[in-house]
Amino acid sequence: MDNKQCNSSHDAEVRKGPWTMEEDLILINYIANHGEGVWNSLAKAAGLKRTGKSCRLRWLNYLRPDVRRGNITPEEQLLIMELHAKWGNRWSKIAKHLPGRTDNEIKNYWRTRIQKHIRQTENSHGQSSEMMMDQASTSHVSSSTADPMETYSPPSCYQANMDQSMNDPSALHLAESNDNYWSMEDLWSMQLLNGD
DNA sequence: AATTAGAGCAACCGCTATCAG
DNA sequence: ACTGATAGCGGTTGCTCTAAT
Repeated sequence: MDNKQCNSSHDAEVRKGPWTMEEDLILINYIANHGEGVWNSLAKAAGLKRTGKSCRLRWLNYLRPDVRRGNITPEEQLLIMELHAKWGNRWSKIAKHLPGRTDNEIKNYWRTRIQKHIRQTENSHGQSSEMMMDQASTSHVSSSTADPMETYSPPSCYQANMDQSMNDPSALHLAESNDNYWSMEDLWSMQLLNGD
């Protein structure tokens, strides 16, 4: 098959790394016909040389028909901030309140965008918001003492940015770099065409 | 035009919780 | 009650793309 798995004899059967379009189609087709099940046996039954874990992750984070990607709205951002202040890094819990969003996406979003904003604010203000960050991220939350939003409010520059983006969503440089993979519509239409 | 640095994101890893036998 | 298998979660890594120099 391909290069990256042909070395050791015993994991020769297990593929790792990015999923190919073919694999995606196989998984979509299989689940469309048989439904989700025990992931390990699903992987085998579908003929995928992937672990059940990998199949599950791929399905949940990318292939599910109801999954939404990119374009996190200002409302969603706010919600993420609020819930994160409340619950800390309980990504799956937070994701449950954002229909169509996955824990992985929210987690990545938080780490890349929001943490960056916080860090920038910290630098520009010379404040030790790192402590605040730590509290927010490790906090399950020290909510005992105060309202979480009190101890952790979005940095002002971030809020300004959000206000701005409320009026002009394009002001948010939200990644629309979805071009490097095939669209879900593509996959699902192909699935429907191929589906048996 | 080539190189480097940084950002963004998909996927893997390791751990814990839950369930079935 | 115990044990093994599986699912789920959060953290981390590594690849790719883009912007800056």
